[in-house]
Amino acid sequence: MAKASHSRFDCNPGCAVEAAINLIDGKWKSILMFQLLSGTRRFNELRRLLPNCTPRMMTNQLRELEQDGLVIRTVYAQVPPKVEYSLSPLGRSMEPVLMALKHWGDANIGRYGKPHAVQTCSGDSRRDRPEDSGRTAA
Amino acid sequence: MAKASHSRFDCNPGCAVEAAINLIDGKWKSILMFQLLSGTRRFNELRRLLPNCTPRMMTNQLRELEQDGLVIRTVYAQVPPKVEYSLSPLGRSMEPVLMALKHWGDANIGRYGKPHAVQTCSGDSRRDRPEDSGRTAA
DNA sequence: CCGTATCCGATGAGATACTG
DNA sequence: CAGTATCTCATCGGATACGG
Repeated sequence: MAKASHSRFDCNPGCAVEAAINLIDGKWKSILMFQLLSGTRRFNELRRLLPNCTPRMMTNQLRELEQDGLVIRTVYAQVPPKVEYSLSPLGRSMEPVLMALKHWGDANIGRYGKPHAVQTCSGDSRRDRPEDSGRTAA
Repeated sequence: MAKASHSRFDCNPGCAVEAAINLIDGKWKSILMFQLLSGTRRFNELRRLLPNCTPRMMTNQLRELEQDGLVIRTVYAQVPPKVEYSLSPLGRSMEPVLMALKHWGDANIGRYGKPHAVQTCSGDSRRDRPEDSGRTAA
């Protein structure tokens, strides 16, 4: 029974919404997942993609996503270390949500202003990272 | 594979996602908006719909949504007071996002367990509420 | 390269009581 | 009915430094 009913819910109608949003609630989770939609990423790749996210938060958010079964962490026991993050099937099933968010943002950014707390861009003008270490693709 | 194969973005691909999620980020915002999808609600109606949300938080979240232009607050200068909340057109444009969340939740609740922090239902068993507010018409 | 540990300030969010 | 006020604790999240 995929859908209980369009009018009937086990508890509150907002229940499912809450459960879903709780998973991507967190300062970086949705962005992380969005980035992972396009493929597997390494830790430092993600860091470059989200310049404002400290390693601590990066690890934190990634681990929670992993615990929630949305992200898969693959560790290669090698030197130098290599860790890859990718979306699990469950994580990928979030794609409609993520794309809906993306689509909404694309359609509305800059059109309505950002009244109270909407800062755009994961990497703002806080600090510029001219260059980071080269690519050590294994 | 290319990092940005979707189309072009102002800054980071996650930018739009971030902007969007920032608006519904907050413990109750998405649920509130979801409830408002089905129509205008009064303050205490919403309270009944989200039993776990204290009046303080309710006001807080509602006000932020209002400031962000997603929700419209209508005050009737009457006795007893009457205040109605409804979605603005902008708020309603969030419908795809909210429905995507809802749909995901419906499809996945109870199927994968809730590893670390997923509590379902706005009204959980945090505090025993012996008195179930049935249909107590005001 | 991929993280961890620690410190610490900012904010979130619950309880409770009061008001026009 | 529809909120406010205050107090407090918990958590989030940033900075920085270090480790395998």
